[in-house]
Amino acid sequence: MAISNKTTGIRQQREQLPIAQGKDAIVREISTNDVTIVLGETGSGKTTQIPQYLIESNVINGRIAVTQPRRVAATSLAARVSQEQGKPLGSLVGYSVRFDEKSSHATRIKYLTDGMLLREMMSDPLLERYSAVIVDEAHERTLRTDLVLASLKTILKTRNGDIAKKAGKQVGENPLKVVVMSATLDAEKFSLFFDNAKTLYVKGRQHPVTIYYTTTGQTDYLDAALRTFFQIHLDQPPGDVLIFLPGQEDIENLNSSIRTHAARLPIGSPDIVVRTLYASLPNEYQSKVFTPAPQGVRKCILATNIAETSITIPGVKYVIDTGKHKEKRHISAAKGRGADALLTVDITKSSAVQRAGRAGREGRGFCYRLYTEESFNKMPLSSEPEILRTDLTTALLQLKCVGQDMEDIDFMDRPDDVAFHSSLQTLLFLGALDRHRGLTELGRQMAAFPLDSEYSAIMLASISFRCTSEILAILSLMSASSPLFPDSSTEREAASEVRAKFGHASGDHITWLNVMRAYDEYGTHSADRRAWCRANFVSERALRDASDIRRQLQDMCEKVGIDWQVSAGQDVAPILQSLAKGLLLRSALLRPDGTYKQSFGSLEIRIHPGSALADRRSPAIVYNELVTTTRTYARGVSAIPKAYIASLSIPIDAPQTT
DNA sequence: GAGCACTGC
Repeated sequence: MAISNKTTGIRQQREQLPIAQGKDAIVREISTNDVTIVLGETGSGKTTQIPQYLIESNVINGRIAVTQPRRVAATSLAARVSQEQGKPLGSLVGYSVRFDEKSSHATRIKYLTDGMLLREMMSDPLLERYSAVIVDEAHERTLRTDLVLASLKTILKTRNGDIAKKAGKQVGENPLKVVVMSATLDAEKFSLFFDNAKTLYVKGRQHPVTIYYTTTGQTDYLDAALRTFFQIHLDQPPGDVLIFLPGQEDIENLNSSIRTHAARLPIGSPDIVVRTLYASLPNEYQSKVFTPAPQGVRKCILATNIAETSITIPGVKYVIDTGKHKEKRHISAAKGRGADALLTVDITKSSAVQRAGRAGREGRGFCYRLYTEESFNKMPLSSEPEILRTDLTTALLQLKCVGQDMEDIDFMDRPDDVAFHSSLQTLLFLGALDRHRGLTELGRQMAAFPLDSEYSAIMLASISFRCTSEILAILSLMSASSPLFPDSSTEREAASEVRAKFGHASGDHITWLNVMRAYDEYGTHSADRRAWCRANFVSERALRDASDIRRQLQDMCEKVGIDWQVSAGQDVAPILQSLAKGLLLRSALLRPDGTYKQSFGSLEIRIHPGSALADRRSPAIVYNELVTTTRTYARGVSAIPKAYIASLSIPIDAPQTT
């Protein structure tokens, strides 16, 4: 067959990428080293090209895994690379993300989320099905990226290093190549972690972006953003404007003030169309940001961090950066024992660079930073790695299952002993570990489910309480990425009135179950379901998400021989007993003044006013989470008999020093 | 009596 124009076009495009000039050097370095660090700016083509180079030059004869922090990245990269190879997606090039996989035995390059690679390690602890693992976007330092990096270091020792030699295996029998890819900030840390691994630099292709700073500090970033936007709009050439804001509330406020001001512009001024973008916005509204504005109209996009990495909007020439974002912070007590707060805080340098870069994707761009150059210089380089900020319980259990012990593992940044200890205590309490920190059979079963450890414990408890069907519905909603009852401040009273029919005296968990049951019975027609959700003030996204999760959990149950159809009927006691099994560390007891005190902690908490239990006094409760706003509130609350708490012996030791 | 940044299995 003659080479089509399309194929030659693609080849030309590949050859014109900045990385193409370095191809031979990259291939040579990777073939001679176990670990290679590639530092490449955005637009270099490293993620799409390097895997192809390794296959085309026969440096790698087996399979290559390329990890990504986000699902959309994994699927869209796979689509592009398989197109470049001129093969259908899922043959030579494939992907694997939760709920979706396109790969086959023929797949040589597989793009997958780092969470998916960790899952694969459960059945293949040395990742022997891969000859190379490429960890992309390593600079983001997500929890899962850090777990992958730490695991790879251990795996390398076994497959390539001393341990392989000692075992009498010929080194090189099935050696592993590791490539770590990162943006240019935080360079040598990866190299140091992998014993001074060779570092390659790849030029990017980004248009220049002019940065402007304010001369004085801004106290009101919304007002500053408003004024800056109209300055651009009235004085600067056409081009869309992207404004980074911390959250939905700011976005809505700025949206209305821009519209108000736009209406007062002199006749003859160009028109403005405002679009908003944040994760909890329904998809049909999110996709509106991609519609180009008509000729002569300027589009203004008000977005959260979602536009920093996850969603790329074409046509943006101007970026306004407020320098703020929201961050979940754990306050009071060890991780997982205290409360979380969502705070608006300053961004980091790498975040500021990333935001500015959004203006230079198609041509010369401009970034207006609503802070001084001095404050930029004072920003930390990048945010603290997630592994130092987050609860480690599930991560510890997963690593245990692949034969890696916390004590032996080398992390890029090692969490402190307090964090380890509280997670170990939780695992001990849930019965996943024994007193010698050994993995129990229960722990192994828990890790098999794609759920937080506490939720896995609930799931397994439901077998003996004979209510797995109900528990799967509840856990799926608890694991869904959006809340079932979104808080719409404008329709709060109407919403709570309509939702009351789902309410159950025992609390929120059974209330959610009632909603899921009603949704299940409603039918499968998507337009009907959407209307039903809207009429009942429940989140369709939460229910759709939960349905996907439940289906996955049902499949896993079938695989391991658990009958997920077992139902407790109308009896709620077994459901609450199962919940208590996993949530007892998140329980609290009523005090005479109507507030509650943690059973395993000292915080004074209140039931969140949006809860089904808000107006009741229950002697004992369990909750999903503690959030601190004006006060510390328990959300996702159910009343349990006080005896459940009293009767449990807690096998928790005092903290030990190691 | 109330305020949900962003990911992932």
